[in-house]
Amino acid sequence: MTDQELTPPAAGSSSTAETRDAVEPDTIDRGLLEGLLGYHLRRAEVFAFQSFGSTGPGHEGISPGQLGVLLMVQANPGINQTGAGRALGIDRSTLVSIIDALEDRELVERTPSPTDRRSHALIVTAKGESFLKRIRPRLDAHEDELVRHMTAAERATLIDLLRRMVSP
Amino acid sequence: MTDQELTPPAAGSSSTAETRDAVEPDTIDRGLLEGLLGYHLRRAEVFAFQSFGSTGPGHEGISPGQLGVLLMVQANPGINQTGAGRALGIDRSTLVSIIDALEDRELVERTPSPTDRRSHALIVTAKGESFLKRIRPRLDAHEDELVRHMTAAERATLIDLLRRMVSP
DNA sequence: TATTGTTATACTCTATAACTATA
DNA sequence: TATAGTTATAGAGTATAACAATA
Repeated sequence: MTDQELTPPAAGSSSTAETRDAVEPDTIDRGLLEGLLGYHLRRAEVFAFQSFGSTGPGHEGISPGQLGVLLMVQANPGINQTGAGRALGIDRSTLVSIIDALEDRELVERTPSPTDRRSHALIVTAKGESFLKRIRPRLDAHEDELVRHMTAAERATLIDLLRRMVSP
Repeated sequence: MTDQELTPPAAGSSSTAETRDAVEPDTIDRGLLEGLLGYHLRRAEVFAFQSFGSTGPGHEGISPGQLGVLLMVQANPGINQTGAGRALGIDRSTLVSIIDALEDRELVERTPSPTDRRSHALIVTAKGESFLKRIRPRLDAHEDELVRHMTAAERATLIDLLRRMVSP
């Protein structure tokens, strides 16, 4: 299976290629990279990140990580920081500055937990809710841009495969 | 299309949920996130990055970005920095420190271009070639880990969809 | 004028280790 | 003892703007 997976496609490997004076864009050989899932994943992520900043919600001064936390808190009002981090797959230390930024903009609030004085119950403020409503068109446009070359079925397949990659 | 794409799946939206004292892992609702391609893409990328460091070539002290450049130069001996950056989709300024690191380890060498004194002709050294041979099993293991829940056909589909996302 | 490589700077993202307060 | 939040630190990724040397 391994061998099959890592065999580069059509392009033709040039492991025996000689040094050229110049390599024109059209004659670029991606070699092993072309067959590496990790490589394509990274490129897609970079593309999505840039789309988020131009077409997407980044226009409103929010980062992907901040939006993720905001949506997570919206769906789970009263969740604490450790819980949100676990659900998002990120360390609780990473969340601190994200929530700091969201709280500075008054989109999220740290309220005292009624049951555990160590933790904060996170909630989306009214301002946060209207912010989410306002950026929704940009979020939609961003998602549309990512799938501009795919059918709805292909988009669903892609999400399914990505989810399986992460699942235990 | 937009509406369809962003409709969250089964789980059931809790936009009307009331604040809870605690939110247990099992009762987490990912809300809108569950249907966002950008979200799943980011999680998959984080997973792949961590797999690269544990199972994968990261064990040999190389980063994903460095390996990408190394493989690109291997496939295109004599390519210059701007060309490599363009092929990899990253800015030429970003490449400088990556190539610095590879050159420090003597895996890649900046040789003078015979045709343009502004540019460097990049080549993989003998040490670089043997390094690539040596890490190959780890690279294979890493790729295998990413697709551990997929068939070979699904893996090919995933790569195809990711490539289409990035393509113009 | 335009391009190559470089530097400085800045902004994402992520984590680990150690600390305080509380359970 | 263990957990929640925080801080300090570090390292991965990315880009833009400006400069010197060269085309």
